[in-house]
This record gives sequence, structure tokens and C-alpha cells, in this order.
Amino acid sequence: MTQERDYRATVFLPKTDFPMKAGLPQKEPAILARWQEAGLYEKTRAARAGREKFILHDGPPYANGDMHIGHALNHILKDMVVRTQTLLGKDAPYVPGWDCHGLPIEWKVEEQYRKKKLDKDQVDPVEFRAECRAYAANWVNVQREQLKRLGINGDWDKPYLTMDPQAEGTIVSELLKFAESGQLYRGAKPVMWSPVEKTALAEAEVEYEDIVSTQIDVAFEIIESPIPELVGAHAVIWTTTPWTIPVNQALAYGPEVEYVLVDIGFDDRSSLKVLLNPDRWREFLQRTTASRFGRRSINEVAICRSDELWRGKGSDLAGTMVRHPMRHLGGFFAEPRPLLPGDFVTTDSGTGLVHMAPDHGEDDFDLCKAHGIGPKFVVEADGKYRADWPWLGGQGSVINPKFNAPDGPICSDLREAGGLLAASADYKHSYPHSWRSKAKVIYRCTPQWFVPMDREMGQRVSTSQRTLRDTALKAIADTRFIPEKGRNRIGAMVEGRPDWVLSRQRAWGVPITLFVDRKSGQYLVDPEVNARIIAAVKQEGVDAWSDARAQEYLGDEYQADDYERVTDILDVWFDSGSTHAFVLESGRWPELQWPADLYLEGSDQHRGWFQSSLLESCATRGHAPYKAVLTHGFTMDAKGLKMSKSLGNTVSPLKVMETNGADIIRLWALSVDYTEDHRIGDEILKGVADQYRKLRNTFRYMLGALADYDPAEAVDVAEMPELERYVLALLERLDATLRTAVADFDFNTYVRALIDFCNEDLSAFFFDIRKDSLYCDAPSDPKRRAYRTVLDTLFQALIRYAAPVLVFTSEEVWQSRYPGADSVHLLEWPEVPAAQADLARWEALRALRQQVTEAIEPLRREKIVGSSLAAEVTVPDDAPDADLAELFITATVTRGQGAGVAVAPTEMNKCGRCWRHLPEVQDDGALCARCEDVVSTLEASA
RNA sequence: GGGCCGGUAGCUCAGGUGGUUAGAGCGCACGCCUGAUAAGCGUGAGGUCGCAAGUUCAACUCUUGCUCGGCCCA
Repeated sequence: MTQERDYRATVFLPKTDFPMKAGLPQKEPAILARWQEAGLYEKTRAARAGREKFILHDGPPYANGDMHIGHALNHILKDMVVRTQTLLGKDAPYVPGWDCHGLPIEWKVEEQYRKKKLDKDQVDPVEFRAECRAYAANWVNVQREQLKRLGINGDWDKPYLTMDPQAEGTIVSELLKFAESGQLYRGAKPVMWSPVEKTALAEAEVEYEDIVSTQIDVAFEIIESPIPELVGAHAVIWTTTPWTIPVNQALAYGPEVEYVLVDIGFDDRSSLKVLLNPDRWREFLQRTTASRFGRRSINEVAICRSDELWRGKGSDLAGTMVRHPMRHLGGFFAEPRPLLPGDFVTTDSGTGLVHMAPDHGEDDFDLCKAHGIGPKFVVEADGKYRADWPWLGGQGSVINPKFNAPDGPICSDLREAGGLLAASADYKHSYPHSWRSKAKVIYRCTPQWFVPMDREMGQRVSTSQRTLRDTALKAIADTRFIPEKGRNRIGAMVEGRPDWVLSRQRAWGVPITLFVDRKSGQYLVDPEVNARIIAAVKQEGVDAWSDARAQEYLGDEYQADDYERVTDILDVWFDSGSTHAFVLESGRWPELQWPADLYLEGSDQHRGWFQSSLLESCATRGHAPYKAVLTHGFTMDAKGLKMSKSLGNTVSPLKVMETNGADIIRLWALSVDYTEDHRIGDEILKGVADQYRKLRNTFRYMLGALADYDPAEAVDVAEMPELERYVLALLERLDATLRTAVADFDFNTYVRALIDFCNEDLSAFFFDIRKDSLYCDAPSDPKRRAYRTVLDTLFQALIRYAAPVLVFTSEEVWQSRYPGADSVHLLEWPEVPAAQADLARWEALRALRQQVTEAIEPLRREKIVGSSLAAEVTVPDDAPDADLAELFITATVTRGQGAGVAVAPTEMNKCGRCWRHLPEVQDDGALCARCEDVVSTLEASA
């Protein structure tokens, strides 16, 4: 037996301080601080100055509350876009912004007043707005820090805020463009109105919840009809909003719906003739029987007969008139009500006849308007009937369940008048609520300012289309959508949407800066007046729009007394819809340009920002403010359910950053298919962390293997072994895949391709095979030099590919290799050397390699061989020609007969240094020829 | 209730215009190595492709219905 010597010291193992354990939560803030100190964003701008631009315009999140997972996903995707475009060499500035006006902030500030028992209406509006401003500013700062922590690279020192006076002035000037081109009108329309907040609400401010309402059946006596049998009978309507009965002005029937007149006889010899849809008869009977036909008597009545007197189609009812059960009150209530044909009438519920209050329903409003019946404006802002109304004047609120209850004032009066056939507080349905106050909302007709969708746009806007709707649809056709289905979604919405309601009766927002002529009702259009208004708002902000200043703006030509100064404010969607003007076009951020290359938001913004921006821009400029629109889905919990505080299944990105690090959330966000809804949860994050660790170790290995690498030892590609050239070809293929993924914004493909390459092609294949050369060949050996040359090429490429994803870790890796160097994020997309390789041949080799590892496995299990290096392998005769033992990491490979792969343990001795089993090794632990050489050279130079 | 979108292994994702035993990575189990070591390598087990009908010689891929989930709207 020879003495076994420990050759460990003579082996060239990877050397690196780069830790295996990441410790991201601790490390990331320090890296962030260094970027900030070094002015990374500014350096990036300088490095890309003059290059082709790529403008991502940031959709402003609302300045209220902590960053949630949706913000995180959205900003990570934006950052990935900006960083990959920057990597490609483009100048891709990123100016973040915030949406600062609007009801939610106003509500929060009011809440503080309520806590102090102060009435908000007593507070000076200027002071109130100042508090809103301060509230928004605070959340801007909070979110800014949170987004920075995520590693989002942007101009955080100069974000845009919609409450910046310059922005407010720009928004006003955009509004006045609508005015000047005649694209505003004041109309009355039922709008969603919250009696609690006393304001009209946008659709986005409304949510639906299940509630139980009082359902009533009301009889309207027929006083006139082309069908004689009907006169004296009662048309029956059903409603779940009893409070609208005092504003009833008509009934509607479906022209194609069937109706019957039924004579109901009771056992007390009384009778009732009712008109309704026969399919609704059974339920009608159930309701009315339960309510004893609204009779006040305690005595039960029973039906002893029901006879059909007439049957016909709705269209037969044209010309029929009814009267209101409360006709005895005179005036409005004494007027006859017509029966009108409504296509919206269905027989799904109710009686097939629908009561119409044009003040309180869209269908009602439209149908009545078509027949010359206008709204009465009976219900006031706070939900009470106006004081002078003959029935229930001054009473309310109309959303109060008690007010609508079967024993409430409405039902009691109707019952007294004999018009109530049934009433029960048991109808469960979904009903709109204010998302802020959670209180019920109503439809209420109020004067509001609108942007018409279908009016001739006039010559001031350059568009080939006639109307705003057509212009917007054309713009949608001209825009790139990622994914493509977004086009269909926003297109359908724009096609079907009603006129844009711009006005809000609130305090915290940009004013609708119009003067309306008291005589003509027309708003003033005078560019000089408008210029004065715009200048003042840009200077002083929204407070500049006040009565005290009216004459100043009107100048010498107009008298303030002749004009009504509009005090409504703008829908906040108009604010955000104007950001393209303020941010891209104003020149305040000279690095930006209009239109944007990309808008990138969640799919809810098809109705939100994508659309408000589209309409604003189309109305003022004739086309979209963006060339492309990217939408992402929503993040669900681990089970695929939506997150909600009440379910307690929310995942906070702040917490994930604290425990796992920002790079982990980033890797998560970029791994999922963002075009659909996707999930996050502990198991998923654990998986992401595993992927991260794998990537991190790949870099760690390269750092170690390249520890003392000198570019001078590089080998020309042409001189390299075939394996090296093959790996370079794989790199080239990866590069192409990644470039395509960037162009398609296909980030999960990007990340997966990168990870698969590291795992499969490098770690499990290339690195494994070349371990022997790296550890044991002489440093001057051409094979080892070629390997390290390729390792360096791989490192240079992979660190750049990884940088937009793992922004912190890539910097850590880069600084580990090049201490004190400029940031990794200033680098450009790598130049990958061209390498020739027969990919098909290598695919065959790798397939064979797989067969060999499979074949070795049984011998391992039986402990016949341990390391594959101790196996002698026989492969089919037609195996490609190559150093197969090296590729398969086995003792020998010989060609045999047949197609099978055979394995046997080697008889050869194991080299004490490289552990390979070779014929020249005298005894186990002695050296092979190669190692003998290397060791003696080492010892000679020592 | 309506419109649109989606449901492929434990997880994240691939699966042109329908056509052999549905794939990858990770995880998991088992094993190897102990010179990337709280690492590396290998093998393996996991899927009635949401459910049910239908079209077809043939459907994860087409049609319809249902179901679950999501966004938007009412």
C-alpha cells in the first residue's frame, strides 16, 4: 500500500467571499443607499443621453394608504420595462407620479373633523383643501419610500403630483380646450348620487352589496284607454324603491310583452280588476295575498274567483292613461300618467309594468325624455324631498329603510289611499353603495357637466373622425395592446359608454372654471379670459378659482354679476386623464416626450386611466397619448381568491420585503404570467426563493471560478474545445430568446429561460463536466483557459440579463467581482460572441448522456459504484464521436454492439488528486500523469 | 343579473392551424458525492389537461351547457 497523500491543497478550488446566504432584507437597504448617493438615476440619464427614447408614462397611484401587492406588481413590471429598454441602450426615463385629488382623501380629512365634532361645512374651503393637500403629500412620501425600497429606479426627487399648481393649471387648460371646442354641455341626467356624501359619484366610487329592501305593488287606476275594458281597472307596478313613487310620472310596458286584465272577486263580495303580465300572476298573488291586498282591516279576505276579462300585447296599451294613487293631493299628483313603450321592460320580476320616475333611473329618464317628460328635481342632495313637495315634503332620507318600510310613511299613505296592494320588507338583491361611506346611493337627476360622446367635434380638433366616440375607437385600432385581448375590452367599453360626467359637487379637486351667462345659459368662451384663469391656477393652484377673483378673470369686457361662476369640481379621472399633457408635453420633464411609448396598468384601468387618458387626448388632440398599452391581471391569494382585509388573506409586499427581500418579490412578479390573474402565498414565495438561491449559487460559482481570472489568458473562440463553442452557441440562443421576450414584454419567459439555462446547461452540464479541468488542470492548460474564457463571457452576459430582475443581487455580484466599480445597471446589453456548433449533434450527445446516467443508477443503488467516475460505460456503436468519458464524467466509454448502454465498475485505480480512474495510476491514491505534472510544477515553483 | 377573461402535475409555466405513451424547471422521495458543502450531481413518483355532453376516424386543443375564480358593469 502506498501512503495516501492529501492533495487538496494542490487543487484549484473556486475562491470567493460572496456568501451563499443572501440576507437580502439587511443587504438591500445598504445597496439602495449607495445608488442614491451615487445618483444612479441621474447617471443612467447621462449614460443614455441622445439615444433613442423609450417613454413609459407612469399611471398615478392614489396617494392614500400603504403600498399593496398590486402596486408592487405594477411597479416591478414598469421597472422591468424601463430597465430592459435601458439595457438595450435606449434612453428610458421614468418619472413616477401620484393622483392626489378626490373623494377618498377628502373623506379621510372629513373623518378627522367628525372625530373632533366639527362640521366640515363650517370649515373654510381653502383651509380644508390645505389639509387635503397635506394628507396627500404625506402618503406620497410614504409610498415613495416603499417603492424605492422595491428597487424601482426612477426620478424620485421630481415626481409629478396632480395637486401641483402647475398640474392643476394644466388640467384647467385642458378642460378649457373642451370648452373652446364646444365639447362640454350642462345637462340634467340621473347620476349615481350619495345622499351621505352629498355628491355625484363616479362608477368607480360605487360598489354593489346585497341588501334586503321593501318591495311593494302599487295600483294605478286606468282613466283612459283605447281598450274600453281597461278603464276603471288598475295597472299594477312593482318596485323595490318605494321612495320613487312620490316622483312617479309614467308607467312603462313592453311592446311585445303579453298583458291580461284579471277580475279578482273576494269573499266579502268586493272585487279588484288588475292589469299585469300573466307570467307574473302567481308571484303577484303570493305577495298580495300575504299583504291582504293592502287592506287595513283585520278581517282576512279570501279570493273566491279570478276571471280573465282581456288579453293583449303591450303595444295595444298605447294611449292608455292612469292616475297616481295620491291624486287627491292635487297639482303634480292630479296629473294623468301615460303608459309608454319601453324595450327594457322584462318579465323576469315585478308585474311586467314598470313605474317611471325620470329623476331616478336611466331608463326612466331616457324614456320620459323621449315623450317630453322631464325630471322634477324633488329629492335634494341630502336625500330629503324638497320642502315644497305636496307629498312628504321635507321628509326623508329616501335611503333610510324605515322610511321605505311597509309601515313607513310612504306605504302608510299609499295604503290609506287604497293604492298599495302589497308591501313586505323581504326582497334580497344587490344594490349600489358608496365604496367610501358604504351607504346606499341613489340615482338622482342633477345638473351636471358632460362631455358628449356622439356630438360633432368641430374643426379645432384634428381628427378624421366625426365624434369623440369614433375618434377614440380609431385610436384604439391604432394602438398596440399587450396582451391583444385588451383592445377588445376597452373597445367594447368605449363603444357602449355614456357621455362623460365631469362634474362633482365637492371641494378637493380641480375646479370647472367656467362662467355661465345667467341670461342665455351658455358658458363663456373667450381665450383671453381663459388665459387669465389658467395663469392664475398655475401660479396659485385651485384656490385661485373664487368669487372674489371672478371680475379679475372676466376683465373689462364682462360683468361678474352677469355670470354664474361654476363651483363644481372635476371628476378625478379627468385629472389623471390629463397627466399626459402635464407630464409628457409640458416640458417640465424635458427628457420625456409625447405621446408615450407605453402605458402599463392593471386590467381595471381599461375603464379607468387608459380610457380617461384616451378620451381626454382624443378630444383635445385627435388621438391617443400612448402607442401601446400593457395590462396585467390581479394578484390573488394562494387559493386563487381575491385578497381582502375582511378575509384576512392579504399578502403585504412590505412584509415580504422585510422577511425575504425585494429581489424575491421582483422575481415572483416577473415569474408569473401577468397577463392573467395570478397567485401569491407562502408556498409560492418559497418556490421563488428556491429559484433565487439556485441563481445566486450559479453566480457564486462563477465568481469563485473566475477569482484570479486575467483577461490576458483568454482563448480565441476558434481555438476552444468543441464543448466551449457549444456552450457559446447556447448562450447565443439564450440571448435571442431574451431579446424576443423583451420585445414582447414577455417577462415570465425571460426569467424562465434564464433560470433554465443556468440550471440545465450550466450547473448540471457545463460546470459539472468542466469541474475536473477547473480544479485539476494546470492554470496554463489551454482547456482550462478556454473554459475560464467562456465562464467570463457567460458571467458578463448573465449578470446583465439578471440585472433588471434581481436588481440588488446583481449589484452585489458585480461589486464582488469588481469592487468599487460603477453600478451594474449602467451596463448595456452584452455582445455575445458568434460560435459555430452543431446543435443537432450535441442534442444527440446529451440524449446519450441522459441514457448513461440512467444506466449508472442501478449500480449506485447496489453500491457497486458511487461516483460516476468509477463506472465504465459501453455505448452504441453509432454514438457521435467525442470525448464521451469526459462528457459523461465516467472512467471510460467504449463503443459496443447494439443500441443499448451497459455499465460496469472500473478496475482502474483512482488518482489521489483528480479522483479519476485511469490506467496509469499505480495504486489508489497515487497520481495520474496529468496530476503528476501539475503537482510537480507547483512544487517546483513553491 | 349582463359583458369580457381564465381554470394543464404540490408550485411556476410550455403545449402553431385537433393526430404517437401531455412536457420543462422547481419542490418532494430516494440515492451519489463530500474539493461550489445550509452547496453540487443523478434517478424516481406525481396529471381522468375544472365538470358534462356534442362534432370528428381522432380533442388538452373545436361547439354547447355547467361549475369555480377574476376584472368590468348593473
